[in-house]
Amino acid sequence: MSVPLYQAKAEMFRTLGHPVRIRVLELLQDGPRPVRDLLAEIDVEASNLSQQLAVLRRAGVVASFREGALVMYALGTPDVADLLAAGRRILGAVLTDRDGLLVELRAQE
Amino acid sequence: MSVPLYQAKAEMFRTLGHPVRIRVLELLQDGPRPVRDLLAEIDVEASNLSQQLAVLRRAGVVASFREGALVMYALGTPDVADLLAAGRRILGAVLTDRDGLLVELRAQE
DNA sequence: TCTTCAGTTGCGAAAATCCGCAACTCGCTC
DNA sequence: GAGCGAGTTGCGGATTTTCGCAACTGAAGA
Repeated sequence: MSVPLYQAKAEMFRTLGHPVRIRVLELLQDGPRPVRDLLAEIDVEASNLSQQLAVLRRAGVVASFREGALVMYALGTPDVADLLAAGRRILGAVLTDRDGLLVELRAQE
Repeated sequence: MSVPLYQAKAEMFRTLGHPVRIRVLELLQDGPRPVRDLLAEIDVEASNLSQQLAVLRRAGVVASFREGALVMYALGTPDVADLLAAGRRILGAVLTDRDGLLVELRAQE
């Protein structure tokens, strides 16, 4: 058995386990966006964002392509949105109320 | 904003981002189990398993309780199963066929 | 009580992540 | 073709994870 299945799953989840990467995915839910935009909304160094995008790209979670002078990013598959939604649901179930995050969560759903 | 929401989400995903922890959760999908059983099926040192269980416990993903001489573990919420299922789906979408994992995946669904 | 079995915790070393700085590549425009 | 704006890559250093060993706690039996 090459690369056990449960290890592949673990890598998939670990790929999402970073604040910047989560934000990127949430932004991409609304459709493709140029790095430019992501950078404007996320407040992180350009090189840092680029590295996080590379992680997502290597995992196949997002895809990138050029459009004129800009580089665009998009979700690799719409299923990603489902995963994020499932994550939100668990968070709701898990933090009964650790310091008010619940409110924010509800507002976003 | 205390602990931004996207950071909480990232931590949630990172919690699942470990082969042993994934296996534990998959085993717990079928109902509560004693550490004893998990240890028998996972092939990892007892202390290591205990540490991974602690990670899941701290995140609220699983809960533990004693039953006689044994310590039992169970999913903190059934929603966890949904998350795992969503992960499986993405994996299917993402690895078009990186070395045959797809077959295993299909068999398990 | 003294053991023993079931798990957990502490600790330290090895490995992996994270992140800023600097250098580089690639289109585009002048 | 020189310069520029948009991103990426390389490189360390700091931080975080991971994991085995050894010591410890707690319940149940002898």
